[in-house]
Formats: sequence, structure tokens, C-alpha cells
Amino acid sequence: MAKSAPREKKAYHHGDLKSVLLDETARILREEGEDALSLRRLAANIGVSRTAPYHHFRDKQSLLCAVAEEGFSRFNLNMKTALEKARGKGGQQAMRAYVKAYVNFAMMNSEYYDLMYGGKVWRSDSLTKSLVTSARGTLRGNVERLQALQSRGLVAQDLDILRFAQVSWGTHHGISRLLIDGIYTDSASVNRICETAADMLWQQMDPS
Amino acid sequence: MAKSAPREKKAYHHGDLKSVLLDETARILREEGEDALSLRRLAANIGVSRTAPYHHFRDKQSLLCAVAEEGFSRFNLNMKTALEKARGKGGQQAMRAYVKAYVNFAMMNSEYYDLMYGGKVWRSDSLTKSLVTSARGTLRGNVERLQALQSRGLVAQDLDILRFAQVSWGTHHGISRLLIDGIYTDSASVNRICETAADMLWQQMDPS
DNA sequence: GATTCATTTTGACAGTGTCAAGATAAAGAG
DNA sequence: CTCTTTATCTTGACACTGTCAAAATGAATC
Repeated sequence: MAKSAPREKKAYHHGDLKSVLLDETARILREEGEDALSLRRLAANIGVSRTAPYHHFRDKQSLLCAVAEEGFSRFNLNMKTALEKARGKGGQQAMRAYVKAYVNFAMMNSEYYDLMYGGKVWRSDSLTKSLVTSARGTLRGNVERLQALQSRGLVAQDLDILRFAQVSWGTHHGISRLLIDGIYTDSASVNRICETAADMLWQQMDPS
Repeated sequence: MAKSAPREKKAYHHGDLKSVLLDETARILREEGEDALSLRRLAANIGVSRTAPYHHFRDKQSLLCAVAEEGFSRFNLNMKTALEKARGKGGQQAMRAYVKAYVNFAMMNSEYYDLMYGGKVWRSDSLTKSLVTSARGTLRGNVERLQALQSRGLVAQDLDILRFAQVSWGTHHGISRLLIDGIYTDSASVNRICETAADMLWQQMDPS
């Protein structure tokens, strides 16, 4: 059995190289950009040989996918706490908080967001099932949450939840991308853009 | 004078190599993907030596920027005819036509769209002024068009045009990206997603 | 025809992802 | 403790990449 169970592995030669690789990859992406990431430099920075990473990731693509998974767990945590914080508030304020939390995460963690919802990972062979599940979970979670609210009468009854969720994710995602890629540079008005988007979306949901 | 005026250049040795390079680049991107694009393969496909492209484009990045410019001219043409076609229709139908035209162009010309509004070009040194102008023109054009409509009373008077334009572009862009990157795979319902988005946006604009 | 200059090629270099084969060292068996 | 197994890491190698410097080519101009 070549791989056995993926349990805790501590200090062999280097000491948990795998997670160091993940962290250093994210660091390079964040501080130096995608083009600056090469497995050789990555390995050199850590202090191992060029091919050491290949014993933890099949290839570069797989490494990036693993970083994306790390991103999803951070993202999910971020959105979960945002939703909990917004629990007391009314629908409109809650919506505003959600959009702000989403866009803010994307901007402050773009090295992860780029991989999580970017073509680089999605249009590749290494796209794992768990990654697809994680990603679509963003949509599915929203759909389920909205359906629950709808059945409790907190969301307009005639709203097509699936279509609405698809469009609203598109809005969040699009605003995030335009900001991350530097097409929207007016980052001082991010909050107002988010509020405008949230209010528009809420108007669709408002049961009154 | 190294470059003189950028007037028509016909058949020197190869015969308008520059435009052939642009077309073949787009072809490779479309049919084989971004990772398959190398200047050497590109040159080999056309039948010139590896470094021939460097006399028409400073580096690979500049070539991609030029392809993006080509994309903008196609995109602008596409949207212009879409708007003209929609001229007779009412506001809601016009909005639906606009969103469909936008998303459809993005999906059918993703090799251009990726470059036009993607980080690959935007987060690079080769980002030319004309490219920035072209890209922001998408937003500026919308803002101006909406302001004109507003002053004629065809759009709600209390609508903040700039914020609305930013959000609505975000929506178009986000839906396009989710489709192009394969995150939304349900391409059979693209039309309905676009209509949902358009109706939501129109509801903001509706002056009645 | 000689000259000029845009255009293209050849040679070279450092850098890349990744494979195959060997080395090392920790863990487990006797 | 030695012996074997097995996970981990390294060295060597290959084909490929973007791009620079220098040479070659050939159309256009005097």
C-alpha cells in the first residue's frame, strides 16, 4: 500500500513538507504573482531539491488544486461566521453583510480565490471531485439556505430560487473579479458597490 | 526613425505576418488552450523562425495584449449591432437582449474575452493605455447611455447610474466567467439565467 | 548597381516541468 | 542489535520555454 491513511506525518527528513509547500505556494502567489511560481524556486525557497514536491503532489496542477482546497476551507469559514454575525439583523442588512463578506474575502485572499474559481484549475485534468463539490457548494449552500427561508415565508414565494442564486452568485463573483483583476480600481467605493448590489438582490427576495 | 508610421504593410518576406500571428494565436487559444500557446509553436505553425514574432511584438505579453485589442473591436461591434437590433423594443426586452448578447459573445469568443478582461493581461506591464481605454469603455459606454436615457425620463430618476452600471457589469461579467470556466455547466439554461438577470436589472431602471 | 533598412534567421543562455534511477533514513521484524 | 521494508529526498537527464545578440536576407531607394 503505497500511501496508507492520510494521517498526521511529522518529522521525516524535513518535517511536514507537504503543508509547508502549500503555505509557501500561497505566499509566492500573493507576494510575487502567478508567473513567479515555479516548482524549482518553490523547492529552493524551502530548502529541498527540485523534485521533492513530486512525492506529495503528482504535478504542478495538483499542487494548485490542493491550494484551492485550502482556499475553500478558509472561504467557508469566512462565510459561516459572516452569516452568524448577520443572524440578528433584518433581511436587507443581512444581504449587505453577506455580499461584503464575499467580496472582501475575494479581495483579501485573491491568491486563493483565483484558484478556487479560476479557469487555471477548472479547465485542467487535475480537477478533483472534492474540488468540484466544494466549489458548487457555494451555490448549493445558497440555494438551500434560500429555500429554507422561503418555506418560512421570509422570502418572496414566487421567487425562482435556483435562477436567483445563479444570478446573485454571478454578481458577487463578477464584482470580485473586476476588483481583483484591477479593472475596477476605485477600491474606496467597494462598500457602496456591494450595498447597491445587495439592495438590488434583496428587492427580489423581499416578501413584503 | 525605427518604426515610421503604422500604415499598411503588405508583402515583405512573408506577407503581413503580424495579422497572421494574431489570428493563429487566437486559433491556438481557442482550440488547444492557453497552456498550449508558445511563441515557438506559434512560429512553427506559421512557418517562420522562433524569433520572427519579436519584430512585430516586443514580447509574448504584448502579443496577447494585441489579441485582446482585436477582441475589443469584435466585442464593440457585437454590442453595437445588438443595441441597434433592440432599439424598437421596450426597456425590459432591450435589457434582455443586451445581457444575452454580452454573455453570448463571452461564451462564443472566450479566447478573446479571457484576455480582454482577465488578470493575465491586466496584471502585466504590457497593459497599454489604449487597452485600458477600450476596457473601461464598456463601463463608460453604459454609464453614458443610461444617463442619456435618464435625462429623457426613460430610466428611474433616483437611480445612481454609476453604481448601477458597476453592479450590472459585475453581473454580466460574473455570469460569463462562471460559464466560461465551466463552473456553471448547465448551458441549456443560459438564456433563462440571462433573462432573470436582465429582469432584475430592469426593475431597478424601470421609471414607472 | 550600390546602399539602406525593415525583416527574418541562427546561435546561445538561463529557466521550466517532469521522468528514471539512485541515495538516505526512519520504522518495523527477527 | 541487525536486517528488511518503505517513505522520503536527491542527482542526472530531457525536451521545452522566452528572449537576447549577431548575422543574413531581400525589398525599396538613390
